[in-house]
Amino acid sequence: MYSYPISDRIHSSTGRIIMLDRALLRNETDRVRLAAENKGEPCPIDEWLELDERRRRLLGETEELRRRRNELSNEVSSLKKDMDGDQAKLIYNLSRESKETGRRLAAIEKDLKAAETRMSDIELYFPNIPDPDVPVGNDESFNRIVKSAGEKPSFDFNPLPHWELLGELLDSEASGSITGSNFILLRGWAAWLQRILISWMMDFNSNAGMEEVWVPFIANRKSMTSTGQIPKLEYDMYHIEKDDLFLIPTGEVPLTNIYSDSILQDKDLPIRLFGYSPCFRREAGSYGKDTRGLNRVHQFEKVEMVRMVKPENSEVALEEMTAHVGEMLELLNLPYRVSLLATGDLSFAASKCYDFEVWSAGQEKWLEVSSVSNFRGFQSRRGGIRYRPAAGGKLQYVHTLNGSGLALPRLMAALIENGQTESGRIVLPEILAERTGIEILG
RNA sequence: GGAGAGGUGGCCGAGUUUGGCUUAAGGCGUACGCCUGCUAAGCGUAUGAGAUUCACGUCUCCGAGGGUUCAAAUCCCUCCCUCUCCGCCA
Repeated sequence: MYSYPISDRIHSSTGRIIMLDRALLRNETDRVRLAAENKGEPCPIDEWLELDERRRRLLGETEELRRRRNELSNEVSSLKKDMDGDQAKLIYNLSRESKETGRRLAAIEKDLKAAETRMSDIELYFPNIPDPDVPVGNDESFNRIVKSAGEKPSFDFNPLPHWELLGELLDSEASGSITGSNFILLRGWAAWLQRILISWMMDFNSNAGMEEVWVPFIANRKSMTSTGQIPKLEYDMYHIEKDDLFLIPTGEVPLTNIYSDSILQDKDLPIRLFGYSPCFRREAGSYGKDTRGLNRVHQFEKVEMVRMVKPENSEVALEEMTAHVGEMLELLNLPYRVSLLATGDLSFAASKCYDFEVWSAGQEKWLEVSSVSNFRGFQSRRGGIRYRPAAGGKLQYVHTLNGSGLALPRLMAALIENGQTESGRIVLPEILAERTGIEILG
């Protein structure tokens, strides 16, 4: 038996936060169980089923008592209207029964509430269900490479890793004394290159018709729960205890939560957003692995894209976003490959995800620079993001997607390593050279 | 940080003084229909969400939580958020 902490500080103005459809939990228990198993997540379905039954029983009882109490109150009300003296006793008796009903009600409601709270807490721990075409496997070795593009550069000298090429422009002594290890401080042309890249990516996304958004870089507990960082990744985030706020680990959090607890109109969809943000990750437990240079750091810069679409359109949207990211990498002239993540590598909230890795010639390594995911109704359920279908009928949860376009430090690493000359200077890709009028750095 | 004003359905907005036909008025929007030889306008009808139930139905929801009461959008307490002004400050 696992223990699932009580999340008493989470509220939703549209009701309790729920995750998978309750009907799904009830009726397709095996599917839910299998999904969790394939993702390597615990699955508290048995306890949930018990609570569900208990809740429904208690709910029936409270409703009957409430109905009776309403009835009694209405009788009192109508008697009082033309009171003639004889009725005082009658009113007294009705009041007594009503009061007694209230007492019984309170007792049952207490149990009901306990069951509901526990249920909602547990529901936060069910991972999203992978799409049927996601490879089943418990780690990244089961990922399937679905695309490779571009040529790895060849050199007639021994190419260096980016940290050697950057030299003192990557001033870890300074960032270390300002903050601590694995934070970046860039100087000179390295800082310049980062700024140019952000600005180019922003323009590229803007020209693709997305709406540009500038977001807060700190988010509250409820937002973090909606997008799925809490509860699983709570301790991978930087937390501001005094205000119970978190530094965002990805721009996905603010961008997706823009529409929390909203009802969108059919004509508003699809919503296509992008925005810049720094991303903060504690990376607890990852020391010693890939930590040199820009490969793994606690704060990195990213331009993030978020889409909200009708459920029937999310699969196409995922492919479109994937193509868009590929286009960016091609324009930057970076060799890349795309992997369809296996169940065990798929994040808690995602139902399907493509990872983009670029080739970094100095380290001779593939570096992940983007991750494009479909969350289907997982985040919109948690966050309460619905829309009214034009055809009428019940409100529907939108499907949410997001993708990096793109994440910076590793992109920088690859550009620097792939563009290096024997003398240690850096040739910029054409698209950036045209934009800035600068062809070579260093 | 201080003072004030607020938070009601997809949106706007009445209701809070005086608790009870509030089953939340009215408007906008939306859908359908009528009328108009196009459009606009006009007229009519419908239209909150959620839970539960085979169904009829029942119950819940007026920022969140608690309290008073036979009965709470309405009274009391705590908290959250938004706006305006002041203070501080990049």
